Amino acid sequence: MAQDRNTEELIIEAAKKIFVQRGLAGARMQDIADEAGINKAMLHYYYRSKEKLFEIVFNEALGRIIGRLGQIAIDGELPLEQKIRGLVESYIAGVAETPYLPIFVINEINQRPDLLVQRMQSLSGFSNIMSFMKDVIEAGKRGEIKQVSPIQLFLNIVSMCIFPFAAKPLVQGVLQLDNVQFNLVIEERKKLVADVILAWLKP
Amino acid sequence: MAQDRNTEELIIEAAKKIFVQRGLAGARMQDIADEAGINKAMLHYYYRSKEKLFEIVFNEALGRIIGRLGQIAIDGELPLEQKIRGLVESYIAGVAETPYLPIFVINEINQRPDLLVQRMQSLSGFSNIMSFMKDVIEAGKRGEIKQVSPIQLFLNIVSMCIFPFAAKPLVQGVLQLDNVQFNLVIEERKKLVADVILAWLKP
DNA sequence: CTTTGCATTAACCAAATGGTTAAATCAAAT
DNA sequence: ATTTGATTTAACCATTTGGTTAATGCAAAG
Repeated sequence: MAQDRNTEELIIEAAKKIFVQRGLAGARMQDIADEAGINKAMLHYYYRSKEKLFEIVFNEALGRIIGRLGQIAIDGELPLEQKIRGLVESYIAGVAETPYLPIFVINEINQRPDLLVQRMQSLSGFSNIMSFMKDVIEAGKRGEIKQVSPIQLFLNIVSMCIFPFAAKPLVQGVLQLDNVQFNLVIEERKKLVADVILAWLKP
Repeated sequence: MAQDRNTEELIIEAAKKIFVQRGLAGARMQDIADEAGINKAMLHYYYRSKEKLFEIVFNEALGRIIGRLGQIAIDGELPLEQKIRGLVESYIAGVAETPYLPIFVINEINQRPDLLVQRMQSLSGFSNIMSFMKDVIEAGKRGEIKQVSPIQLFLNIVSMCIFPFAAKPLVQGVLQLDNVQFNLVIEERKKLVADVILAWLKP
């Protein structure tokens, strides 16, 4: 079950699956080895410790979540409305590809905030977010949109995009939605979330 | 350090703190015992197993989160706008009292969705949520608000109220907010989130 | 064919962990 | 004072878990 592909990659793939599913504390090295179809000792041969392996998986996940946030300011030329519509749609679509990443990242950061602090500066999306906020302030001054706190705008967008995934089982339980219905709701949100934000921003 | 108060309560208090902080997999019985200032064996004397103790803590936390959601439909006489303003304010205030509960509950449900299914029916807030949804549909038909999916309305409110807490360290890291600034942002949201929702609902 | 160096495995280890037990302590009733 | 029942403790146990090691497999270079 393990011969074909590169062993290192096999391990990372397996580690991703197990860590994201169970978290650092809940993940077992044996389970990762089983998932990869190899011996447990191989994990330590290629990646020294559970911690090291976890850091690789976590940092990639964090980059994926925050990196996506960076998309918030691309397409600098478009009017803010188009920018927001495009952002929401692509962000929801992006998160939907790996719906369990947000809760994994959020939870691990919650237990060890230092995981974030280390990587903050080096993450690409960061400066884009700042320039987006400046855009919002400028547009507000020009009267194109209502004057709002860019931080709150940012929080509102991210909340409505990510939370339904982070709380997916809770949402499905409370609202009695099967997977098909849940996906329909998500699909509808790609437009709807932007509608909500833009209605609020109307001057 | 343990004599004064009821031992059972001391244990529950300690278990709450440790479980909410580290999750089921990350919590150690010894840590709970230390936190309560008692012997580890006492945990098993009063509550048979880690699982049993966890269930008590988790169910109370779940009730607190979902129970609050039930507030969504109280004050049945008020107009929908007042209802929503009151709901958002009290919900954010409620979550702010125990900001780490959402991520705890969400994360544990994520790893064991059965935890939710068991308790769903018996949770009080549930029927209130349903009746709130009917109210929304009625108000939409009467033209008091725009006709929107009550599920989406519900998701939007809950997302904007809960997510900032669930992702608190991530939010603080990305937006460079210290605790004081974070609390100010939250305070501002008690009104702002309702503004966003009501702007969207305007017919 | 032999050597060399990486890859892989099985067996093993020490520490941690959830749980148990038998003895001791304590408070109230007799 | 003694008995009785619940409470508390220290020592112990079996299993799990992250990690190590020594031996083996194996493919390419000599």
